[in-house]
Amino acid sequence: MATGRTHRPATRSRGIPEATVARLPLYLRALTALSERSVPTVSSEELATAAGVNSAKLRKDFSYLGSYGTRGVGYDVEYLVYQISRELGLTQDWPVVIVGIGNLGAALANYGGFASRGFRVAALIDADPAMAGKPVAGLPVRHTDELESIISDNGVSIGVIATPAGAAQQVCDRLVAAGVTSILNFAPTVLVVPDGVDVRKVDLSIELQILAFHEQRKAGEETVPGTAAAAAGAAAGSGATASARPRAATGGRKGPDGDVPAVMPA
Amino acid sequence: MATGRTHRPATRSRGIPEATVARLPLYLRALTALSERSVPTVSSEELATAAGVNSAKLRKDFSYLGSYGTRGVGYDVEYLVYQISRELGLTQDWPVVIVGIGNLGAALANYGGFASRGFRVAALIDADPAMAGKPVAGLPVRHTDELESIISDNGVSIGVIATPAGAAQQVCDRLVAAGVTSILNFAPTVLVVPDGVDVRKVDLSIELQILAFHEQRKAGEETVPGTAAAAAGAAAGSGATASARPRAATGGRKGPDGDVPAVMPA
DNA sequence: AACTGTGAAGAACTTCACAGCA
DNA sequence: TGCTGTGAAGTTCTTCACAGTT
Repeated sequence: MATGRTHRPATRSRGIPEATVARLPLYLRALTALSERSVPTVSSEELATAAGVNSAKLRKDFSYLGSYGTRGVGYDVEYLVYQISRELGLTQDWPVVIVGIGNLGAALANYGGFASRGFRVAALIDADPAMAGKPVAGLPVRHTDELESIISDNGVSIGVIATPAGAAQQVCDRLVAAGVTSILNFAPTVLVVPDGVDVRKVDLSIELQILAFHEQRKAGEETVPGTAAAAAGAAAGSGATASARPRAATGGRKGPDGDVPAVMPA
Repeated sequence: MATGRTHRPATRSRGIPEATVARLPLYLRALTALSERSVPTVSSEELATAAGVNSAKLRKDFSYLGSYGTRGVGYDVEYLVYQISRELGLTQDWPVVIVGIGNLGAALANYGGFASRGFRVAALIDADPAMAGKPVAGLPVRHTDELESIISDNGVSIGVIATPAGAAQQVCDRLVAAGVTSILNFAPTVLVVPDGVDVRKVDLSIELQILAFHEQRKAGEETVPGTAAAAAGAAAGSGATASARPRAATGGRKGPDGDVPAVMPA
């Protein structure tokens, strides 16, 4: 029986596309904002704009969850917040440990979004004995020696790695051996994990490099803004640089099955 | 004219797929490690393993850059490092400003990977007058009032936003007006920018929520590890939990055109 | 009349499998 | 012989466009 809950509603269930799953948190955030403003319903168009996607995509995404809207009207904000939260598993509280309490680890520990969104920082762990006991974000830092007991005592299944690259794989191995099955990796390394363990990574330098790639392209195509501009037929309108028709922040993308390490000093 | 360089090699050039661009930094990192160990050549298989992707994908990716390998042998490490660096625009030095010097901003400022990878922190900017002049990572924090002059004086085209969500859009607008055309956003907000400006975002809570989604699925399918396990026919092997055949850290994925806000307290 | 839900078309990405070259 | 480079097939994701519902 496990932790009860979620015995699929019979209709709909299997396989929500990964791309859709990755957008659900965005919708949830936009919906939460609407909810706080006591907005009762939204159309796919409005919500899509707030989330920065297009409405067809949003409707398609929601169609994988079920038929939660009302034709001619839109979606009930509160109801959708609940359904998406449930789908994401946020109706329960996930204890999380953060390993590596340097600048970044401390920043993550202080991140206010945890509690409000279904996560709870169960412990902060660092290998430096000098850190032990020191309070960070209201929690005493615990030493790495205690890692295994902390994981099992708190039933932690999600771990965040914010250590230097060199320590990441070792920390990862210990987390996994202790029972963690989901890891968010901020260290700039490819982690090797057993089947059944999920890893996601966040990597500053990779993101910057992707931006640099596009930045270089821009420079190559426009030369100096004002000089021989608009060479290759790329930009649709006129001036491409500053202020012009605003557009929902699209940003680049990230390949599926993607692999991206993370922030953190070497 | 312009900044010289990159006048496409005639052959190959237009349109490297986004998914490929997103992986180039991974390859580059793996190659750099090999280079430091003075390894002269690698096969697609070896490099792919190091980068955590499969070799067919890697070869296809490289094929968009040109034919830089030698059949029967592999790729010359140094040569590939150069080619990828050039493609990513890392043979030049990009000045970057970081706005919002809280815990996260400081962590980013201290990130060692900057200098080594084609980026240089030109300035740290914060709205708090009390921070002004305080040294962080060896640089004095400058006040937001100076934002515009800092951007133009240093020819900055890439900005990093690490402010609270509430300030992000405003900071973004100022950066863009001052000439920044690429933004890395760590604030949990969808930024609206003019055409021609790229935005990428990094968001802790979104990553955690995606992990929670999969974690929930695991719980639902395996119940308690050891009890009525392997219900729905998902896992191929046997036990899915801890230690078992290691696999290159795949991690989840991220939708193209994706939109993901970022870390930072509310 | 307004807006959702979705089949179908299209685009992007991945994987296969093998021809071709060193 | 060994490994790259790449057409072609397969898969996933996105967008279109409209039937269906309130």
